[in-house]
Amino acid sequence: MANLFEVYNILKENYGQQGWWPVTEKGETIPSYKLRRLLTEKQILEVCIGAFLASNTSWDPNVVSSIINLNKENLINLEKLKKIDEKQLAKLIQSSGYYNQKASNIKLFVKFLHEKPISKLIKLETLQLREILLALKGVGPETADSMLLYGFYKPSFVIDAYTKRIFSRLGFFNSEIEYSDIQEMFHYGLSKDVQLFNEFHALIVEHAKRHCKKEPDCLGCCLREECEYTKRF
DNA sequence: CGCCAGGGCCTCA
DNA sequence: TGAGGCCATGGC
Repeated sequence: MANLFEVYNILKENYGQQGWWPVTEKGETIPSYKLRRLLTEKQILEVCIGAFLASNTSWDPNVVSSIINLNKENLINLEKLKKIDEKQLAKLIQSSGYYNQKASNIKLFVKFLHEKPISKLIKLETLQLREILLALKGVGPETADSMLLYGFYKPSFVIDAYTKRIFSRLGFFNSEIEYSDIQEMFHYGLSKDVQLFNEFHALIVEHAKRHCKKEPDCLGCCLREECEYTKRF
């Protein structure tokens, strides 16, 4: 069986650079690898809001449409988010689903940022910041890690249903494994490199969508040779 | 029409 | 701590 880095290289060879996280500025999306600097506070805020919106929801078009709505109203802004009525916010993010919960969670998040501004949060150690984010309503491990990695540029590997599916099929672990155990495996198996974590997770999502679906489409899968699951076919 | 998507919270045992 | 119900949209 291949090791993690070999899997990464195979995926990268096949799908190319992904350039997550899309940060929309005036309706455009900017691949983060082109920025070559830390995100601005506004961009970090947008990534965090996107992380709330993305939970159990299709990024495209559900979340994208919501973020465009927010940008149109110049709502990626703490003061404006603080002022906007929760019901109004819910309407703007309706396309993301669970909009009442998400609007409430985002409002609480904005309130939280008023006490602990992004400029201070970004200076914290990864694990310390992770604990703080996890204490927020609506922020579970995946959402926290998405914010850490794609917003704050902290090396915290994002584990999602796709990661669990792909790597259990490859034979790295069985599908009952916990989030923290999977993450530990990635943290020990790879160098703690933000750009590597960023690309790897994005490649995992791409691969899951193209081939490693719930009902796997193994024809043309670049990991066919490495995969235990494929052998059943 | 049912299933799925870049989950997480709450409740109950 | 684990299972189950709930939140809700849009694409296929």
